[in-house]
Amino acid sequence: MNRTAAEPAAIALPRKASREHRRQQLIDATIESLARRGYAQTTMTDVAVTAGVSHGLVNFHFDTKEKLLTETLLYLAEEYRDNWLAALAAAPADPAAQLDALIVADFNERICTPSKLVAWCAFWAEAQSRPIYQEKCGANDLAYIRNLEEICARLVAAGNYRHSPQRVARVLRVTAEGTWLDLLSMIEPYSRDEALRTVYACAAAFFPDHFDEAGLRKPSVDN
Amino acid sequence: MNRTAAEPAAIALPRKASREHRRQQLIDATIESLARRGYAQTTMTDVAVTAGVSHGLVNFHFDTKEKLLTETLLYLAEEYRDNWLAALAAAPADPAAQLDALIVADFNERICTPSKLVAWCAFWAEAQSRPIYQEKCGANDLAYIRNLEEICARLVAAGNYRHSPQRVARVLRVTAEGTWLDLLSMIEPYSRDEALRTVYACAAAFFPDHFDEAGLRKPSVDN
Amino acid sequence: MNRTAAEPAAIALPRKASREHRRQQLIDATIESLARRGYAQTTMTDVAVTAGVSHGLVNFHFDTKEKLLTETLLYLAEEYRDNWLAALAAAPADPAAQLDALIVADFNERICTPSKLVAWCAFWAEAQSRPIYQEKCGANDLAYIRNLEEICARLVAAGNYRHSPQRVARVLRVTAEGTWLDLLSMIEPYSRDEALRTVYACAAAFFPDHFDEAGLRKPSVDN
Amino acid sequence: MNRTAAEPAAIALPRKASREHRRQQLIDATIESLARRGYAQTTMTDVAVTAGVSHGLVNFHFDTKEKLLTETLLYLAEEYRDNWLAALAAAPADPAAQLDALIVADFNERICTPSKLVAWCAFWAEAQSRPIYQEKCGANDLAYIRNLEEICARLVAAGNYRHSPQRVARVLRVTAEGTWLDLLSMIEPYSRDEALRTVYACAAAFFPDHFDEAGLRKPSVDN
DNA sequence: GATGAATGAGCCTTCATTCAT
DNA sequence: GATGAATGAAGGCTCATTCAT
Repeated sequence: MNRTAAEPAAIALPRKASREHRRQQLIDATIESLARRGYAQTTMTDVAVTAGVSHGLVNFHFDTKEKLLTETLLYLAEEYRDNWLAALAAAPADPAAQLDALIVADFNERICTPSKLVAWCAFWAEAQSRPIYQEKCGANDLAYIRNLEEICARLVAAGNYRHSPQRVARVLRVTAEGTWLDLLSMIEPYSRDEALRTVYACAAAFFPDHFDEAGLRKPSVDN
Repeated sequence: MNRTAAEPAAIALPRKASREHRRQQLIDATIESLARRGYAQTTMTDVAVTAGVSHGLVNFHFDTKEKLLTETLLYLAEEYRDNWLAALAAAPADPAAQLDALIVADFNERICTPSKLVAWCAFWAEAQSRPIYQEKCGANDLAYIRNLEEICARLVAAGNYRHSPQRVARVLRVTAEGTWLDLLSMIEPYSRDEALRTVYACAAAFFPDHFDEAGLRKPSVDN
Repeated sequence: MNRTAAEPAAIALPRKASREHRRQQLIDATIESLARRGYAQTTMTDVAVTAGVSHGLVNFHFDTKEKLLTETLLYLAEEYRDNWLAALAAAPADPAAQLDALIVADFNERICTPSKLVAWCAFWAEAQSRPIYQEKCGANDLAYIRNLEEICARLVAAGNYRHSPQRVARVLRVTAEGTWLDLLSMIEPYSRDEALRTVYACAAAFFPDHFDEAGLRKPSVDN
Repeated sequence: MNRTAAEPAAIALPRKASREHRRQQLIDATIESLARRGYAQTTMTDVAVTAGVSHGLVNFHFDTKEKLLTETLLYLAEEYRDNWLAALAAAPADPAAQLDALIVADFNERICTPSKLVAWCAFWAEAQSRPIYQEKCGANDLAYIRNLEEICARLVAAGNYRHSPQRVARVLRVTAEGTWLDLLSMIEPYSRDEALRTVYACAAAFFPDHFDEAGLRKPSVDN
């Protein structure tokens, strides 16, 4: 097994940690398998082989396939939420910087990997995972939307723009989502950097005083 | 949809027409099943039952499940292309009207149905359908992008805007795509009309002289 | 029925003859399909395609697959019996000439074709065809054996050989059968002529006064 | 193959040994099913039921039906070869004894069972199994033929016979094969003993100094 | 904890058979 | 006579799940 970084400490890790490590390993393998073979073709054996363990072990840790998939979806959702929450927390308080932080967060190299994009798409497409997602993560998304709308409202107010904050927020959000989709359906996908500039172009169109295609305008005056 | 030639005779459909009719019926049932149960859970029996025929007949007309799904994807792609081509052809020649036509076409009531949106998403997510799609429909999408870029370039030139036409085109495109995705992942999806206004808001941000959130500005200056 | 002689008269043939012609055509196609794809893989559609007719027609003429296969087996059996009966009738009355006639008959170019050899073997191997064969053709085979034994008895008596006629008859018979099998399982099958010489070698071993490896000795003295 | 190390412990067969045991059990069941129902009617479920296991297990061990049948054919071929090789090795060096050993080996009670005869015939008849057999076992058969020819050549030389060794060898070989076929197509099949005497009769016809219908002559002159 | 043999439900597919035209 | 759409039983195969070791 060459998943090595954690290995040296392996001995000292009590059972509980080892258990979490195994679970994460299997969730990672699930994401990879979803990306490589699609939802329909992802089998327990696949996941086990990808993770380099015996196929019985997957059931030992997740009981059923459904639970494995649900846990994987929740992991992605949680990672996504933690990511933008941390980005917001780390950014300055002014709305432009906060919006910038949200945009950049979406194209973070830990979040925006080809495998994870495909995995997300697989879950969106699968009828049975939508209600689960809504139930467990609907609140997250709502919080995200409220945050974004609030930020947009402050920017609109600050800049004397005439847009509806809700609608601007939605345009920015779907632009990011649509760009994700674009990244995985293009024959020759562009870079994360180019993706980022695409969303910035949208932000710049709405808030030309605060953004241009390169991102947040440096001599940001207001707030 | 150009499956109309035989319609006048409607009552006495001969075998040949009946054959095409059956195939279309089965493709429709496939889209419905994809939407209702997802890609992974869509079975041949499902499709057959939805279409109200025996499962053997599906194989009689499509040989394998894979071919049925491929034909369904191609049908959606063809319908989509025919839709925007027709919209462009019917619109006045000025770029704003052409852009308006493209935007409206995407939220056409024949194209933008819940079932078809989910079906598209299912195909995007499915690893094995992507290469097929690229091979058979990549050219369509490229043509769409070229058209949109050309229209944006003319608008940018006409309005003394400073945007990069390629990037504006991409923002508009991914906004429409992202809105589609939004329509199917929201708990309480908004109306097609609201979706349309969202994309118009984006167009208005880039081309305020030609668009507002209600759509194409009536007292269109140029042309 | 030799499929070519009848063609010119085709028009004049009443329905009855046409019917027989079709049936024979389908039986021929069945033999070919058995040889090409094996018993297990021979389908009604196969037979129809081989015969160049629609697949519904096979059922029209033979009702069920089982009947088609049975009729094919009976056809082969009848053709085989007619062949050796005719050979015996055409041969001189002395036992050596009669034995010679039987041997030659087995490697007749109409009987001993690759397709028919495989078809025979397919029927032998198929559990369900054995009882049918026994019931309908057991008598033929018994008659063949009795004839052969009688001929051998006369040759043994005439030549002062000390063999058991029954056993000689069986050796000659299984040698011919084994040679058939050999013809179809060899990588590079030998010619019908070489096959014939093999059986003659066996006959010569038992009846050196009457046979050599080239066949019946010409200056045959006795009878 | 290291499946032997564990043998001493026989009672507590570890997993590895159990695996081989299962495979053999399933191959035996396949032979039985081929004999009972024929190639075309042999189903995976049949084999599983015969072996007393679930049908899923057959696929677990052999992946596909095709592989199961191929492995079965190879097993029969290997068993057949091992049988005559062992017989030759155990027999005295003189050619008559060697020929006797080969003949007896063919009617060995482990090789010449009704089930196995039918199974062989099923494979001969099946178009798709012939190339597989040729590829994997053609060399075995060639070795058998070469051995037999060599033995016949030595007998011919020793006894001043005038036969062609190749042809004698072939007659003896097809006589044995034909007798096998006879054993399974006769209404009232004769005993293995009577089958043996039939082949001895053939050997006696060619080599009267060494064989009679009872087998190898005891006062063997040469060697 | 971990493995892998074993089970059985369910799916895709084939194909004999029927039947309207 | 002939065609080909339509049916449905049955088979091969996959795979989630269980369980003895």
